[in-house]
Amino acid sequence: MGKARTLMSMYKKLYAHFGPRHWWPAKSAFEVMVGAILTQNTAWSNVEKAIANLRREGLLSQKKISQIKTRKLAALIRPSGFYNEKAKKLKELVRFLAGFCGSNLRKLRQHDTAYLRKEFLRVHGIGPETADSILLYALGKASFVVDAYTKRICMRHKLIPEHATYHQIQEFFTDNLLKDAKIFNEYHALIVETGKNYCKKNKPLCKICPLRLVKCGKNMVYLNKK
DNA sequence: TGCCAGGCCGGGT
DNA sequence: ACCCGGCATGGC
Repeated sequence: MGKARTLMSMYKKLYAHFGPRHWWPAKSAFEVMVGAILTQNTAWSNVEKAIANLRREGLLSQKKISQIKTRKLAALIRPSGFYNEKAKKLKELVRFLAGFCGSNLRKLRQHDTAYLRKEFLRVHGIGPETADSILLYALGKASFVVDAYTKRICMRHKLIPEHATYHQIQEFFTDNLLKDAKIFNEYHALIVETGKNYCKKNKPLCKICPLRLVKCGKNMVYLNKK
């Protein structure tokens, strides 16, 4: 089967199983950006606690984040882990937004996707996945998000080479799917749902995965095994 | 009780 | 261009 058909087949099976995910779980574009940074190598349940703290204190805005002391910010986002690093990253994010678009996200949205991505990548704390998450889920741009689940699921199903880079995996999807933000949005959300339930690190749960995405036989690949 | 979670950075080859 | 240690909490 061609790669495009494989990817659409996967998508349809996942969608049929899980239904629409309604991503990203946030109440504003800025909250998406905050969540994208806080969830770096961190369980979302921990991010929720951190965001709840910020909301409770009325600090979930660009202006408030820019005004608050890094020290205090770190204390509030403590549950999300790496809190000292992430506090700096949130500060860098709002500093970038202020300088780049006067903190106006509607204006930010008007720029070309590739240009925006390059600019976001210059910000300390924003790497490929975070940049794509922001582009897709905060700004509605058709930028496919590749995360650990995406890589693991694709590798276990032998859809990509073992040492595929972020860029290669992203290309695999974008070259074989309609370049549509709605599809990219739903697809990544479905992959995360699949990963959380059936494709965890060092756990060969694939065989009990009810989705039967593609053949997943005896040659199980374990990722990131130390 | 150790392993894992929706990465990224900086310094080293 | 890779490779690796560091960053840290909370759930199972």
